[in-house]
Amino acid sequence: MPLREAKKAAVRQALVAAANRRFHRHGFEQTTIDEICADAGVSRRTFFRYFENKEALAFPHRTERFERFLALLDGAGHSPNPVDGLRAICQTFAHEYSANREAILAQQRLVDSVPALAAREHEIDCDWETAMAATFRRRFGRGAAAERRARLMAGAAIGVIRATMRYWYEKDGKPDLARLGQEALDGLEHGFLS
Amino acid sequence: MPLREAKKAAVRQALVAAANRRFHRHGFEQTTIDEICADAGVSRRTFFRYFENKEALAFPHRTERFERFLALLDGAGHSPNPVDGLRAICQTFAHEYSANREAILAQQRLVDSVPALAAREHEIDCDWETAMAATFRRRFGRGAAAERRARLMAGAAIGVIRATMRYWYEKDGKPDLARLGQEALDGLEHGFLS
DNA sequence: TCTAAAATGCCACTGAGTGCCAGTTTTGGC
DNA sequence: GCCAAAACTGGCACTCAGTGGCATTTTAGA
Repeated sequence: MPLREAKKAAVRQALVAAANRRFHRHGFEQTTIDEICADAGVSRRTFFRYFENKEALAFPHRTERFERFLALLDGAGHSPNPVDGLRAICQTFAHEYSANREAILAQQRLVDSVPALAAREHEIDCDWETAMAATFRRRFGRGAAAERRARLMAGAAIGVIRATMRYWYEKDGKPDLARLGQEALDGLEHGFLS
Repeated sequence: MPLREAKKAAVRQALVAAANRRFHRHGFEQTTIDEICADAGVSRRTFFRYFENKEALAFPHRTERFERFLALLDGAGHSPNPVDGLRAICQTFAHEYSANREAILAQQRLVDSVPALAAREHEIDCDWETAMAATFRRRFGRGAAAERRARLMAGAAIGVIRATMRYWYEKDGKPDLARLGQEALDGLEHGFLS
């Protein structure tokens, strides 16, 4: 890795680490960007060249996870039933989340306690929903009806995923996330009343 | 109406009106709270006694609509199939939205152009989802499985409703919103693939 | 009419986020 | 190794959202 790139990665990492320490110790709003900068040995002005805003610090894996999701979506394109693809992706992420349970729960407690962070999380959900809709559309073919069906399904999918995650968080990550995910997708596939 | 109450309503109305003018003319971020206050003839400090923040100005009907939704949810509690209740509620709101098409579209264009407003809209969706989940839970009975089913269904419901609204907005409010809503609920009831 | 409560205005303050520019560090060609 | 261009950084001054405190005005009700 070229020197310049390595330094940038180090600064980024230092900022995230400093932020996490302070966020978890004193809370998000109580932590000031100036303090984080001081800890990381960087100027305020520089901070805003690494992160759009304070909230972005709480989702350091945002783009990385999303790109992985895109790749999985792309790769899962063989079955005619798009839910099959989702089931596989669901397994993958369920394992990752279960493996990093403590870290994920801590992050989520933070997010849930700060409306501004919940808002950012929703932005992420929107990205995922849009990506799913695009994939489904490719399966469903042309036409306004197919387009609408793809979007409805993506909306419902992100809805049940969110609900499932919330449930899992609430139960302190004890339930089997992979199983919860499969049940959620059952509802998506066959409806919640039939 | 007592004088004090009437004055408060007038101030509130003046603030919303001034804000709407400026928001639509110059945009949300370009409009300063000071300007809105000046237009409405009120001090900055007073503004914050009427609205939590600048964003709240963009959703003046938030609590009123939500309370109406709660009442409808409560009233639609006879059929064993909770989707039937949703269908009725959907009709009601579809008619209201179609009747105020222009105003609603203008408001939505504003919301869509400002991330901070999209975030507030999501807060509203969360309120609605929670309310639906509570209603469904009453239908589905006790037990962790019923609880989970209620939440999944509420998540999916808000997901398809959001997707439907986005579609309708995108088509400039031309499609028959009531029909779109029924189709969305069909998917919710019977699944998107069976 | 008089008083307690409610509503308002004003001031000073913190903290997020931005524009600008000058100084430093890294890179790539020689 | 040297040098110029490009990238990165720091510091400063600024705008604006949002808050706390307190003095002043307005309303409600006896």
